[in-house]
Amino acid sequence: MPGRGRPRGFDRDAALRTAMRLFWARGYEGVAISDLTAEMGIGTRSLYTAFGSKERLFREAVDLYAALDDTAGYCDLPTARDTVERLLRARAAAYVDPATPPGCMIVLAATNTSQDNDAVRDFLAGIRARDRDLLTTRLAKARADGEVPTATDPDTVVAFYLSVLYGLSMHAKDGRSAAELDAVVDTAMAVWDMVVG
Amino acid sequence: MPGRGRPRGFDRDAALRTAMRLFWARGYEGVAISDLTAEMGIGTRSLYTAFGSKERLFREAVDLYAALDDTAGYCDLPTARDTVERLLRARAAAYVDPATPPGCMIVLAATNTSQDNDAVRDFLAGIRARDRDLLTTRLAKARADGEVPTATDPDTVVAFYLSVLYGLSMHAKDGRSAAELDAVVDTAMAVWDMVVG
DNA sequence: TGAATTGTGCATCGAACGCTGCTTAATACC
DNA sequence: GGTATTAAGCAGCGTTCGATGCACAATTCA
Repeated sequence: MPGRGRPRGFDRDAALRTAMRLFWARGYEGVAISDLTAEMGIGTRSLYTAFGSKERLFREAVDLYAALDDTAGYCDLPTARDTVERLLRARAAAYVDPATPPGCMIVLAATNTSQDNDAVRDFLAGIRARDRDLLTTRLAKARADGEVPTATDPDTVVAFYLSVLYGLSMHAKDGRSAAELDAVVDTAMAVWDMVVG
Repeated sequence: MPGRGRPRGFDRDAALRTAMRLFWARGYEGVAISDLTAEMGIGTRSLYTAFGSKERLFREAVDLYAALDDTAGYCDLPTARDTVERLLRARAAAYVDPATPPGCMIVLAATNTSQDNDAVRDFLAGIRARDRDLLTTRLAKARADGEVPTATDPDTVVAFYLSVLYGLSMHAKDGRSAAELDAVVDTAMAVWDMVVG
């Protein structure tokens, strides 16, 4: 249902997916407006009319990315172990999916920014912090449920598994294979009992 | 011993350390020449006379960084376990050292670059690959020595511990404490026997 | 002392950056 | 049909990017 004025001459969702792919591959500052318009096949003016600014487009692209594989969903699984294992396996598979850029956009797209773009860096850091909190809460619940020992420190367990997860992004970026990432996840999950114990 | 012409009016080593600190904190593209000259307290022309170009300055800064904590040194320790543990503990401590920027320069300083700077990205990736090879060779030696089972896959062990190490950089960048990073290393080392077995 | 050599300050280069004013085109509402 | 509203094309904004030409300063060597 188009609005009142002249209808948009391009597919906004497709353009947003293109932006997500570019930002995912090159990071926020690694992608220029000219790169975006070239890949989208639209003019500068259309991009700004549709998305407002580079930063707002990036935030929309990140929101789309985050919605592809929401962390909160994994927290509903019956055990914390399931949550962590499913999360790691799904993400590892996504990181090396040849249909999308390697690694995690939220981890990699704004690790090194100029001071002008600290807000963008903090935006991604905020998402990481939120996901971290979700997992910590899930681990605390597991402890309350008796799934893991009362001596378990949720913060440490989460920090350990997030380290592995973050590291997988770098491995993917460095071109490691799906088999290698799976082996890392296998290893990480094989030691679960010892980590939580 | 100065050369023939006019002597340099600033401390080249100090300027290089300043560049290292800036690139470490902000990444290659996150630091502008104007940032460098401002922090170094020199003019643009002096920077270019002394270092050639931004990329050559960056490479020198990375070489300096790498020399601070050389991976090869850890490989001479008596066991592969020592190698990995010392590496993780030393790096974790360095990543959260308040005297230097958080995280690892080689991991973080060029994760997202524009296409123009792929050479810089590949330069850091090459260092990561070299360190990875050193560790894999060390693990293979440990297997030959009987330190770890013959069934051990050096690639998998190295991939696992490098994942943890890479992840520590992101944790440091996100402001986690030394205690939290230490706890991750404690966990990672506590499961060594299971990982190699 | 004069020549050769090297570093510095100044001014600026061309290119790319993110972004926008203005005009025209295309639609919905009345 | 007339008007309001939104989108697209064109041209260009001011700024910053990395990098440099040139004149001058400061040193060594003959």
